[in-house]
Amino acid sequence: MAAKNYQVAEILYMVADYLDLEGEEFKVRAYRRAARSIENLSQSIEDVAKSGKLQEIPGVGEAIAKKIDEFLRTGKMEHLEKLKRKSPVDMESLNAVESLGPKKIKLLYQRLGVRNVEHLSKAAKEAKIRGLPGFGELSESKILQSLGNVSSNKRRFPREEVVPIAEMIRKKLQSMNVVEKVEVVGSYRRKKETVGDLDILVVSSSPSEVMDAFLNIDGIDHTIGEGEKKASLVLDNGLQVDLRVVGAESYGAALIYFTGSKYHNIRLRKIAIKKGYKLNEYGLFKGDEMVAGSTEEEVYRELGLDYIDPENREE
DNA sequence: CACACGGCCCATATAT
DNA sequence: ATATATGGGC
DNA sequence: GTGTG
Repeated sequence: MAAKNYQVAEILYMVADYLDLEGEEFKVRAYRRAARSIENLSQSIEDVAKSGKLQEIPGVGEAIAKKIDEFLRTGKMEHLEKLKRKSPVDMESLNAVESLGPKKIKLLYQRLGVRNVEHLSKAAKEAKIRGLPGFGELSESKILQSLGNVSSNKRRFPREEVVPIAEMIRKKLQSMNVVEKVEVVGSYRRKKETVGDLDILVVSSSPSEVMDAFLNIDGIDHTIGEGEKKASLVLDNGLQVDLRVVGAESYGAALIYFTGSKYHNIRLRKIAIKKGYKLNEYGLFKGDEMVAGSTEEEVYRELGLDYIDPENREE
């Protein structure tokens, strides 16, 4: 696999992050879309560039093609350098802090001059963050807590590495008598070589008990959030695990939704709209009436499609 | 050229 | 108590 | 910034 593809994607993601900081909206999506395409590219980006076919990659047009060329030739992208100069904020590490996104990073920079995690930590310890619009005491302590988690290096995990973990969680939840079904969804179910996190879908009439059990599995480093139907935590090895509880009538729709991919979902939704339906994680609806939802097969059939295996739902 | 650009949901915290 | 903003997910 | 109409 071409190592450069990953680098190019990374750098495009970075450009997107900086544009995000500037309040751009559509350029951000454009850059991320191009980055994604390149990640999923089966050929080496260098070969594509050599044959002058960069613009045939979905989401890559004249401007991005030029920038990719520049990066492949010189190892740099002036556009990114310029963005960095203009707004010297360490997006990469700040973005990795839980609960911080472009909007809040921007605010922290403008009001407190926060450029990196060191500044952030200092500001938090000096209690300068509470009181800023959108921040309170709780936000401040959450930031400090997140900074303390060295394990918050975001990386993707090889599938083999997470299989035993996924199985452990699946078994544990499945053994509960209030649990009807458990499935590990997301890119894990699509059998991708690496996964960014684990997504677990559970059918149960007693969500709170499931939440309880989930928040007490072995090897938890810290929890990110918990609600009635949804919880997220991070394991000791840094792997994030999300749990979602749904009712049996929505199981199929939720499976589809949480298995993804994102682009597959968009495609399905468009088909649904064209047929006068609305598709979401709860079911397929005609007006207020649910016409399908408890099984995946049912939803695909109602949309006029053959069943598609999870591995083939990339787009 | 002008225009749209996935669409819907949950969780959390703050603001009213 | 409810609305709004933001982050996050697919 | 890119892709469509």
